[in-house]
Amino acid sequence: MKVSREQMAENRRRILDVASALFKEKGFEAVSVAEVMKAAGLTHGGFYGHFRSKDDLVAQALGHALAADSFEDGAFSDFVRAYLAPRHRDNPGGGCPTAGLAAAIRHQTPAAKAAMTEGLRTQIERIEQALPALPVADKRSAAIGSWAAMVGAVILARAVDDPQLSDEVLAQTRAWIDAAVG
Amino acid sequence: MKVSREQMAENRRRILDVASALFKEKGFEAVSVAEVMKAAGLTHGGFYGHFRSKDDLVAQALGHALAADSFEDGAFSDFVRAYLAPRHRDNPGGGCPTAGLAAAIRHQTPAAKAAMTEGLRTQIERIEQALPALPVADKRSAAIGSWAAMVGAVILARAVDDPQLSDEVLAQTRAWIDAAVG
DNA sequence: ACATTTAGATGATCATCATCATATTTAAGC
DNA sequence: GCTTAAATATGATGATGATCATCTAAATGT
Repeated sequence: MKVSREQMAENRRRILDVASALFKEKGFEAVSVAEVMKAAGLTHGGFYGHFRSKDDLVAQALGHALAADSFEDGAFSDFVRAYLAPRHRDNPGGGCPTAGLAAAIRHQTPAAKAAMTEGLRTQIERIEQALPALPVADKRSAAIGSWAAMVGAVILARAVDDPQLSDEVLAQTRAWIDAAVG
Repeated sequence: MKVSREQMAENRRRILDVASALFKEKGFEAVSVAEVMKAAGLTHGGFYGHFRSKDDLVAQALGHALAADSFEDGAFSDFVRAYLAPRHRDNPGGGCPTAGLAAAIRHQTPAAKAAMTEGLRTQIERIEQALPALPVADKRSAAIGSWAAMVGAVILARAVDDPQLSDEVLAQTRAWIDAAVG
């Protein structure tokens, strides 16, 4: 049954929303096309009317997620606090696509890699701007270094089965960044 | 055809070696049991004589890789230099299992998570010991923060398709750690 | 209103595995 | 040496999942 243009556009948007959440939550491989469509309230058949392939969906969902993902231009330290929080660690599906998916990009298509590259570039620029006044040369290093630490910390915190150690990874990384960036 | 006890033990060791390299290189899901066995010079049939399941192999290969992985107790800065080097970034199969696999642990069995937890604990301790003299409280924070940054940087550097940006992520993260830890 | 597209539904198909059953060979224990 | 148990090899089995073919009904343009 055909639906209106807007309905179709909304369906497409919902597929991308749902897909990026599922991918972040369970990983690219563990999510089937049928599962995505079902979560979007549709059946698997219509999928190839929207996307050329699952790889195509992966690349587009990643771009979608990275575009949506931005921190409000508040203080950098607030962003760090929220990012390195148990709430974020415990909510991969609703959380940062970089923390959830960056490591899996290696096994994806060039289009997906391009989306991640673009997302990383943007994020580094955002952090540079949010950073307190620093010598320009140090600013870039601080932006890249602290972003790497944040992403790494969330990945490690999620990989560990001891809640105490997991909390500590988040808290100590925050302390480490605060000490360096103020 | 039956083989000697030692031969069997060596086969098992080879399976674990080969499996951890393949897992690091291609990810857990993308490597089949048959592929591991073939790379170890065997056929798929004997697999279940060595391991209860593929999940069991995953957990044991991870423990194997994390146990083998240690940096010589040289200067911390040398370790950082080698870790954040293009050579390491470009060799996931032979590289650090944490950088290669930590993000995928979330989707694995409790046994695999336990192995990663143990590995992280050990690695943090190692870094604490290798760290230049620092106030004790700052030492732990520096060990955790710099390890998170190293792991995150390698993951990001591998996720990106622009060699220039990738190199910069490694170099700037190194500069950032050097500045903080000396 | 009517004809024509076309979004989405239903139901194959085909490949890829993990795992299991069975056969074969040979090391180990007597 | 002979017997027996065990390590691998060979060859199913069954499930899952990406993709495709076809059908249906509603939207769009006239």
